[in-house]
Amino acid sequence: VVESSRLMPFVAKLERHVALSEADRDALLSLPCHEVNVDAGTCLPREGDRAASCTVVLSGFACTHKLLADGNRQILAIYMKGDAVDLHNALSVVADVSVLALTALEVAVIPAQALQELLDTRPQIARALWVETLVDASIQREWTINVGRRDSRTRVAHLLCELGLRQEAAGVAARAKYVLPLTQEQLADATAMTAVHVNRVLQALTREGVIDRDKRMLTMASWDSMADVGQFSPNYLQPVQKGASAQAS
Amino acid sequence: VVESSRLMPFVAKLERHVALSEADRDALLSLPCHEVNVDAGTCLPREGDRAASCTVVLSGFACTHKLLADGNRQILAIYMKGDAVDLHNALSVVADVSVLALTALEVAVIPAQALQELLDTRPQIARALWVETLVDASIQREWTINVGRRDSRTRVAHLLCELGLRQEAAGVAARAKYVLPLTQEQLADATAMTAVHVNRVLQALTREGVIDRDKRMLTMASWDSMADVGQFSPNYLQPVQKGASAQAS
DNA sequence: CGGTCGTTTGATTACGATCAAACGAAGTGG
DNA sequence: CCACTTCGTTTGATCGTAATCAAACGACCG
Repeated sequence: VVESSRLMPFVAKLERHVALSEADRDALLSLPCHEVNVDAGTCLPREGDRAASCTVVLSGFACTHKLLADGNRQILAIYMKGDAVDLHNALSVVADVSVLALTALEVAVIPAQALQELLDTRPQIARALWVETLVDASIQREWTINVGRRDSRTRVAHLLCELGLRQEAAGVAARAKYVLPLTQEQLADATAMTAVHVNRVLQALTREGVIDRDKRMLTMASWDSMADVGQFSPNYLQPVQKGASAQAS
Repeated sequence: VVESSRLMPFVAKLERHVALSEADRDALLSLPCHEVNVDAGTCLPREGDRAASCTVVLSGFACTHKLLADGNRQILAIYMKGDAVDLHNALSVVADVSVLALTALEVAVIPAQALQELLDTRPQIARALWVETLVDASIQREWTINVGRRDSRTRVAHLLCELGLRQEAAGVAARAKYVLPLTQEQLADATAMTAVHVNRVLQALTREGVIDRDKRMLTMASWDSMADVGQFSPNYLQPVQKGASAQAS
């Protein structure tokens, strides 16, 4: 049994959605990988023609974003401990986005080929990774709804709820009290607003006592009231039905 | 060789992204399925505790959408010939969305379990289906950008470009001339606008000669000018790198 | 022939963007 | 240790895009 693997948080996250056999788990934990540190504000190198690899967050926060022709920027996803930022590389699928370290970041880099080899022999691992991309897709849908159909206040609150719940699930903070991994400008890029307006929304929420801010530390008066403001229902983060495909092979 | 299977368009789409062996292809084409017709404007039945199944569009157009508490609606994806609308069911993953027939619709319904059984024995099929969800995810990202960061004019034009290109790829129309499968109200729900404003944008585009409309028939003056207005670059629809995982097993 | 649905037109409103500038904290170099 | 820069946050004033409200119009259908 591989106990000390740096991939433990990643495998733990997979197992939240799909049951794995001992053998499958060990195969994942024994994957070759090397650790890399990235400074806050730095983009992860885009693989050109070099061998592709998959990147798993060990600590810190990252995001994917895209810069438009007119200079506008949209942050498309946020990643934290245990999240794979570029699982598509395992299938040679390209995502036309940049990966940015929001904070100081530790990542594990796995050669895509090593992952690919597991797919042929271990169908349950293939399922687990596929489910992972389905969860990401579910979150992406919710983001489309967020920027498309919610007003600024609800939008910001919704994102703050998601960040809280995901950090709690990842074991890095409590859902109702955590250090914001984004600047207000980055919050704006994630919610399709301007930094000025994000600031005003945060001030309004503070004034009304829904949240409390001390530097970057965010404390919600109560989770329920925050979820209410953000029209937040957590189903989309846990889209796996218990039973069925979750059997270990 | 199964030649007359109704799943042919679906398998053809899979093979646009991943190479399949004869055996894999036949296994897919021989999947048990039954055909269902759905009237325009009707929601596909949500599976409760019944056996889950996967739905493939044979003809017509469908979409997934979500209704918010305040009555607002967001269309999240549009499906056409060859598209699977609920591939997540193969892994017992739930998507908290409704599926709506935009036009009269023919679909093939495949028992999820039959698909699941293929995953264990045919890793290349698992890959192909996974890639399919990655393509959908790529489109979803683009939609987030569209509603988040583009102005109404660009937004509408971008959607019209996507619809054209995808219909051409699916072999149901030319990219620059097709029958709009959406009402203006539905276009509004897809682009996070109001029907009134969609109408004004369409009129403006018509006035400027970028598009021509006759009933629902849409004709672009030229694809390039339309792509220009919509800031449309088609990469996100074809995110698969040639080579690598595309080997037939 | 009324009835419904989708489209079109017009008038008004408002939410959030934009522009501009000041402020505080953290980091850097002289 | 103190100027000085930089980055993130905050405040204020104004503007503009698209929403909202309201109503008419055309096509299709029973």
